[in-house]
Amino acid sequence: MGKAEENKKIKRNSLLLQSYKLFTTKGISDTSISDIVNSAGVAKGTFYFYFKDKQDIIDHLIAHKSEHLLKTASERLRRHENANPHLPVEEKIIIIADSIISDLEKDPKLVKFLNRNLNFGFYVKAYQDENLIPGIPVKEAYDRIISSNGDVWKNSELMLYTIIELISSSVHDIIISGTPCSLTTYKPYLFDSIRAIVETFRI
Amino acid sequence: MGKAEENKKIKRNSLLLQSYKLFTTKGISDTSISDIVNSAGVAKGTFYFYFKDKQDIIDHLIAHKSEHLLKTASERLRRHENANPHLPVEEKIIIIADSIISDLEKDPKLVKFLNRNLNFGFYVKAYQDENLIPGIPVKEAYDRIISSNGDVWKNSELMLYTIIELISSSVHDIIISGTPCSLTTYKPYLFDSIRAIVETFRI
Amino acid sequence: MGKAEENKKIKRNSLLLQSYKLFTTKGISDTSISDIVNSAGVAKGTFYFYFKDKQDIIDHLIAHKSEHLLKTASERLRRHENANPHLPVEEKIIIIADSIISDLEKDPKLVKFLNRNLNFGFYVKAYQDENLIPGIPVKEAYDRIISSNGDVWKNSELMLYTIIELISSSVHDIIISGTPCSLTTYKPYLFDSIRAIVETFRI
Amino acid sequence: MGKAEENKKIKRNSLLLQSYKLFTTKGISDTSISDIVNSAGVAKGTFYFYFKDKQDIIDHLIAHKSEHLLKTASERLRRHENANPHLPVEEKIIIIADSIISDLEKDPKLVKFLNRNLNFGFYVKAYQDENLIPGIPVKEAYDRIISSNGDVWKNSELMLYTIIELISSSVHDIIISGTPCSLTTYKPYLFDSIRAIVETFRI
DNA sequence: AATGAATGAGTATTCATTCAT
DNA sequence: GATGAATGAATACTCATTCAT
Repeated sequence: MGKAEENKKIKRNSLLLQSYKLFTTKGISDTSISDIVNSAGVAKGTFYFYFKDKQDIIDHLIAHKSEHLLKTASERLRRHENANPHLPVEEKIIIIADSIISDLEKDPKLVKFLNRNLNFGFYVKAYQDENLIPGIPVKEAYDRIISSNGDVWKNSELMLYTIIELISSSVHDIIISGTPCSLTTYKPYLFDSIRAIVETFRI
Repeated sequence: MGKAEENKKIKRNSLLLQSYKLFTTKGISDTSISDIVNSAGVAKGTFYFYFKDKQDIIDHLIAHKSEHLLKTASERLRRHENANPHLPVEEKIIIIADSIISDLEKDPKLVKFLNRNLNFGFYVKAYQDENLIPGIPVKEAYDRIISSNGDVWKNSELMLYTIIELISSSVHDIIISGTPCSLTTYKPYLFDSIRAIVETFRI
Repeated sequence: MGKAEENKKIKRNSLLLQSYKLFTTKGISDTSISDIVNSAGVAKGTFYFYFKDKQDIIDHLIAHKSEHLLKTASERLRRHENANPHLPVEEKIIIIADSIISDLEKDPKLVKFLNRNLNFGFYVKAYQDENLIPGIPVKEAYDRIISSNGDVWKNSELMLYTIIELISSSVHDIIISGTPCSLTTYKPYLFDSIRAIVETFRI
Repeated sequence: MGKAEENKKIKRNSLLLQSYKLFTTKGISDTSISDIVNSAGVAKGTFYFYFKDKQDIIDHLIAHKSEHLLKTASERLRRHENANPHLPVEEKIIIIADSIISDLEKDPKLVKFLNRNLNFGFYVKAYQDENLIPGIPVKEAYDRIISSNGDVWKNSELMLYTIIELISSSVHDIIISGTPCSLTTYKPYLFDSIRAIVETFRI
């Protein structure tokens, strides 16, 4: 990488880092492009050289943050699978969910930022577009999980949809509002519900 | 009602009606107070005479629209109960869900407007505050439904939370994005999931 | 006084009382006519029946408050004169100044309200117009004081002007800002300055 | 200075000049930011690029105008001191006062604009903050003047306070209202009063 | 004498975006 | 690649005043 190209990376990364800081502390709509370039120490025009507009930098941040969550979850699942080669599908799903939920619980600012963006729609994009989250073949991973034990499903896509919608919605509201109970209290009920949902989709 | 008071109602209703039209066609943030008063044919100050600010008129619209959905659902449940006095709890819940979902399906603009406002948080407010939705004693209704057949529950509040979060999130995304399938296709899976969730909460 | 006329007085007095409360707590420009009529418990139109506009009610309040300050000062001077029939002119002036300053010191809100209105311009109006402050013949009182001991003056009007401007300006700033010292500390210097000024005007 | 930087100065100066013109003809509160940018021939946003808000441009104008008054007064005093090395303190003070008063008399609009801002509070700020009025070390100048002849004072700060309050208040009212006499008529009395005040503070 | 609904002109301020340098 | 001065449309909200009842 040449020195110029390196410098370019530095400015871009500074914009990403500072905008994330501002979005999570002041809120997205209360953060202006001016705020971002001031924090990043670059000129206004520079922002528009690297990103189309505010939504563009937001999309990049979402992809980047989600990638991290999924990679961690994926690694944790692999470790569980190594220790226990015959995990039922529902337990694998719960391991992934638990990984993501635990990471989010430690970082409420990230929850607030991802807001409602971390829903099924996002996974569909990731599912279809292998380049959205580089290095994470979401489709293959999911297909591998649900067919690992020779199970057959009524509608595996709608099963995933149902589970993701339930998790994303309930966990988001609990972390953001703190009601109707703590995440620790809710988790057993949530995981039991997931197991029950998986069961209804099994043929 | 005197002529003045009648006139007053007319202006207020005109503001509510026109703002709803604009919110659902142009979007909330793309609708300015100026747009609203122009459509309603009143002066700017008049808006602020009847409503505190933009959020205030939005809140009134949400409450009004939700009230209608719940009233209709409540009536439909009553008719079912009359025809079949021994309905299981899960079927009662599904009747209510089905009523609301069907109404929303006919009115995607309403879904878009209610956005994520029609979630558990809203029902909690309605649950606690009898005056939020006048004439709908949400708490009593829910308590009556879940205890109607002598059932006992692990945690009835978290059961309601889980069901509402699942329904609101999945139905919202399907109606808004049309993916991953139609509401008609999804309903059976959704209702089976609800039945399974209720079962996990039964002692 | 008939019952109707009594009622009229009540509303008017309520407007005066509440507007003074609001002016001194929220500040004049931050107090709207709406605030006043809400506090007074009357309709907006009623305000405009009793007062021309905001400035009109402010003028009435200034006159009323000043009248009280001057009446008290006048009575105190009379008591001193009774006890000591041969008071020099400068001491009489200082007695009046001290009375007003002491009253103002106890009521900083009044100082803030009177702001810069309690200056020479106001006394000139009172001096010329016997009806501005009913019952206080300012001109006669001043003429009586300065000629009481057979003194003759270079220019008695400019003497009064100089003294009033010095007192009103310095006392206002000290009470409002608390700088450069307390009123107690400043008084001896102020009174010595007044004595010195009077001396320069004596022929 | 580059062309861009020059252009920048031009816009800023245009805003300062035009806002001063408008403030002194229409009054401060009757001059809107729109008025200012229209007169200056720049866009609205440009105003907020150079100044924080209306008060900010007012503060800049006050500092700028005061600086000019003080610089002129300072130069005149120096000339007098050169001609007469043993001027008494009171005469030095009167020379400064006379300089400022004469300048203000020629420019009643400036008096109206400076309003009550040119009082002791302002000089205290300038006294403490050497950067408020660049190039005018107010504190040093005053200290030099009052100690030049080996005089000792009861309280030199309160002496300055008393004199400034008297001058600013009386001169302001005469220039603005024209009463109770002309400035020419008043000056001898004012200067005699100042001399008398200085005398009372001398130990 | 009193009401209070209705007015609408008016104001400060923000901010994404551009483009000449 | 980078700058940052300049833009100007857009917006929410206020409030003194009126007048039909």
